[in-house]
Amino acid sequence: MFATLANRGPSSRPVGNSAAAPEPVAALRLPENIGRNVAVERDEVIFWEGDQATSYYRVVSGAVRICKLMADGRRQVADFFTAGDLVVLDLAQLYSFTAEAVVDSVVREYSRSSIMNLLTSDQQFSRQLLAITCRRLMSAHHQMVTLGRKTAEERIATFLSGLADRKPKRTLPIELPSRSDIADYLGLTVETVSRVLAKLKRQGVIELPNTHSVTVVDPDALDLLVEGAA
Amino acid sequence: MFATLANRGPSSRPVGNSAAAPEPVAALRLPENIGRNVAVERDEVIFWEGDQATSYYRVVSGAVRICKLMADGRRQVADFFTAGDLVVLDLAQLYSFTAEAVVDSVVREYSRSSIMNLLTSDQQFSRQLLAITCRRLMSAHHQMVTLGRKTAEERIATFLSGLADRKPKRTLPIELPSRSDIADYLGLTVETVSRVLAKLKRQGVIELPNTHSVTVVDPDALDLLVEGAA
DNA sequence: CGGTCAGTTGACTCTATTCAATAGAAGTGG
DNA sequence: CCACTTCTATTGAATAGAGTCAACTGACCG
Repeated sequence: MFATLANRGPSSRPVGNSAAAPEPVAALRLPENIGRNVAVERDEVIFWEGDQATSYYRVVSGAVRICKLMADGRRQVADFFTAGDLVVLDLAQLYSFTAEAVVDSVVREYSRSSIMNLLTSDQQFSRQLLAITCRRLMSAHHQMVTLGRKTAEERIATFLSGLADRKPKRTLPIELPSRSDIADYLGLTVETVSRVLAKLKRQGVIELPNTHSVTVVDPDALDLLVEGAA
Repeated sequence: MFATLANRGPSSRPVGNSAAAPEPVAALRLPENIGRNVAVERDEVIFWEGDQATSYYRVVSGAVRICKLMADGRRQVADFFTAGDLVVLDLAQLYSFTAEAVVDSVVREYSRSSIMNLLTSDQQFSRQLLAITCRRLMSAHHQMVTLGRKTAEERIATFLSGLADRKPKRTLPIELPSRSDIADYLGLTVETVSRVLAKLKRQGVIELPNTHSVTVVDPDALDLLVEGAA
């Protein structure tokens, strides 16, 4: 009646780490003639969870965080977006999260309808958007491991390692968001973030030239901590 | 130089809960003539994280979980799929997670190329897949709040409440996966899951006719626990 | 009926949180 | 440019919530 799964052996099965296959996604192409640039200040809300999703946004410069709030104020930062990223993760009628500027930023605002039109008229765009959304979903799954199964030290190491990967060289200085953004992204408190960073510094894994930047002194040591080298 | 954000007041700003806007997504339509059915036993692996992504699967009957493993065996269940769901969350060359049957199930296997062909030839399919992927991403963000910011009791309540929502009536009996699947989905241990379920039972919120089913006796009480009514 | 596996319960431990005090940055205005 | 305020980050001590380890119970299966 039914076939059985061909036992093509799990040839490799590289458990762990694997932030994601490298495969870089081409930058999303959008027509130049639509949208308008909007300047937003640090911590300014771009849109609120639950509001009508009338516009979508692309980060031109700076950075944007998306977050969810609980009734009593607990906050979870779901993702960060930087220059080039399109904040369309959800095509529903209402925004499913709040978007805020991490630093003074410029975003390009597109009407919902212009994006929807592109989606039907431009195959290229539509495929790219799917690829990008899949990519975001993969990284969301990755983040679930961090939130659900990692210790504080492993979370911080994972976070720093991920930021370092975006640099051409892993030991280049990294810009950090505020301690509370880091904490709310990693499911920790600011105190714990502070303590773990201090510890990593003491161990000679990182340096903290100032509170908003890190340099990874020992990338190999950092990578060991990502999955726990207690 | 730049426009400012129109201060269309955050009219509502319904903080918290909001699993997701209701907006039901139409079931994904796929041609009948492609793919082949495959029977898989409970706990059988359908594909491994890291293997070449040669096929995609749709759940015909039963249930499938996708999970990620850490090197030392820690496991995070990222999502569950049930009848009708397509397990294509990621169009990369390699699977980014392991898929396993939760119970004896039937899945329909599609070659990667047949899905890719549909993606270019069938606008309808491609839009639907985007919508579904966005939906999954929304629920991933929702899960991040659970994993990053909720207590054990809140996690269990959130989980049960979500399952109850899928039923036509919230007090209908619910099928549960194993304690360890629940634990690995919620970032807890089996012991904690067991203890919290026992507590909810003692409080008269739920009943446990047997280990693999729950009935929600008091849905309102359960909903209060979702965001913490300590 | 015995054996295995899943789930439950208890006692203890430990990690991260909480609360509190201090130190340091950054911004404001004279 | 410096005093003053405010906000952010750090550090310490005590606490609590979930984890660990271990023993026990009950289902299921040959």
